[in-house]
Amino acid sequence: MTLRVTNSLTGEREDFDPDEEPVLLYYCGLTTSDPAHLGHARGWVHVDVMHRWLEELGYEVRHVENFTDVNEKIVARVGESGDSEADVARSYIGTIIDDMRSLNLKRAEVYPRVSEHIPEIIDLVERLVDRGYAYEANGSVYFDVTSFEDYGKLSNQDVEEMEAQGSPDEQSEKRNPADFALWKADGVEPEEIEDHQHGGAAPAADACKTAQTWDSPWGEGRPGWHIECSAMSMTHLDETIDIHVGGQDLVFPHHENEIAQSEAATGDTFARYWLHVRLLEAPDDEKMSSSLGNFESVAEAIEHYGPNVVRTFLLSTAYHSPATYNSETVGEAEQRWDALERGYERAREAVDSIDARTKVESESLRTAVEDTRSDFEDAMNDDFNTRGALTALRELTNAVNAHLDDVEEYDYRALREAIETFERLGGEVLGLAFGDSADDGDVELAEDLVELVLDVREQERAAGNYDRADDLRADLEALGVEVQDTDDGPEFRLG
RNA sequence: GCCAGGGUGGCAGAGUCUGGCCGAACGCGUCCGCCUGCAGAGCGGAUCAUCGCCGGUUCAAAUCCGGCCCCUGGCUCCA
Repeated sequence: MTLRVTNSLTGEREDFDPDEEPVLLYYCGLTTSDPAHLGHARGWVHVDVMHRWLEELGYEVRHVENFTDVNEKIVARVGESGDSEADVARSYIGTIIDDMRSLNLKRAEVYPRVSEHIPEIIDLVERLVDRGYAYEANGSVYFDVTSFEDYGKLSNQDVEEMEAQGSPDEQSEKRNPADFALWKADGVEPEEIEDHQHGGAAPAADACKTAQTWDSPWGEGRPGWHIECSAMSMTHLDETIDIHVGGQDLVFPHHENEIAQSEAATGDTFARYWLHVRLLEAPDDEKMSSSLGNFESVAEAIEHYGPNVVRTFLLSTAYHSPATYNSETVGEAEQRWDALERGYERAREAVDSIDARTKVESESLRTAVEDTRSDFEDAMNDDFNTRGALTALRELTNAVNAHLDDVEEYDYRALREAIETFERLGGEVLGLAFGDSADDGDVELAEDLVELVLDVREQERAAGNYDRADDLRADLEALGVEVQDTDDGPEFRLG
């Protein structure tokens, strides 16, 4: 079975058939004007898993993800987290990269920045002017939408009916209301950023003085929003790439404009498959965060739930399907991850406890391992159905638990296969960190201390002092240590 | 208004492209039993779905066709 993906360009599920290797993948990254929130993480994690699955299928992947570090919204933050547009952008890029690391994202090959690609952008704009697709007006350059026949093919928009893009000043300079800016004359005006400013920001007029401008054939100015992705995609990948991914909110105008300017410039297809990640939704009746609308920042979410629960939550719905963020949906993800991890740990402990030469064979466990692998593969090949992939792993934990509970003697080989399946599919492909908790010194010390408390508790239990024992258990739980009494004595997990 | 995507059990959410294995998956919840000092975890079992509405095609429809209703997102900076 081959990989099939839903291509927004056609609206159809198509066989994925890259031109040649490596597979060229571009993800429209963030504007670095705010900390990343869970909605951004949804995009990241899904692209990450797409990347990982392509590699699992044997493809080599070249993955590029940009940072938009030149933007009015960044200028609006001057004074809050830096003294200039460039400062603010740099500081957010730093926190965003930290967030990506803590989410266990695989690194892209390149994280290009707009500010470092001005020459390429200017070249591209010149090319469009030369070819008659763009025109200059008062030091700005606009793309002439009517000159590109396919304009609107991604978003199914009708140029005639479209609302005008851009500021009133821009409107008067444009030939058609739907034309969009490739290059904008001069710097940033105070009124362009006032709406975006928070407390702590510098006065708009001062902030605007820090906005970067560059010399161009049309005079001092700044690149328009859309041109950057075309320029960076072509620079770091190729004029035609395989997969372009972004949030669904970018379909129009951003991606539509990218296609127009790129294909007008090269005369060739810009991206063969367009995949759009549906936006995470939050119910308005449930405030999850004070700072960022209804979403927690990535850092807060990781602090609360840990990276594995966050990933499990985001992968619990396919990238394409609606997903809601609230306490129930996250709670379900939490349980799902806990169950997977417990199943994995039980399998490991069982394997360690038995002789590798054991001849016991469990037909049901072996079948379950095989089913998990093929169900997982089918799900991922079906337009990256990560929900289905998670379900397949869950069925494996069910089979492991049943085997361990029902049988006197364990099937060593099947358990090893189960462990390998968790690690490869859950770990390598879904990016969940199985059995990762005990690899630093602090954790070891914590574990030793918990053992000590549990020894005391066992003594209290032996003496019949159950109230004391329960208090200790409750105290540990308050610290995030989950205690379970078993036939072999107490066991615990650090939360 | 226009564009896109949805409406499946108490919740959440696969399945719809490629009609029959769907008498509808996994999970959560609820109930019973095992285990247990208790709890949790786990195991065994049970409970819970006229698949938005109406009509059509078919031997057969959650799945295909037509009409209607409702929801979400986008159309302005946004992953």
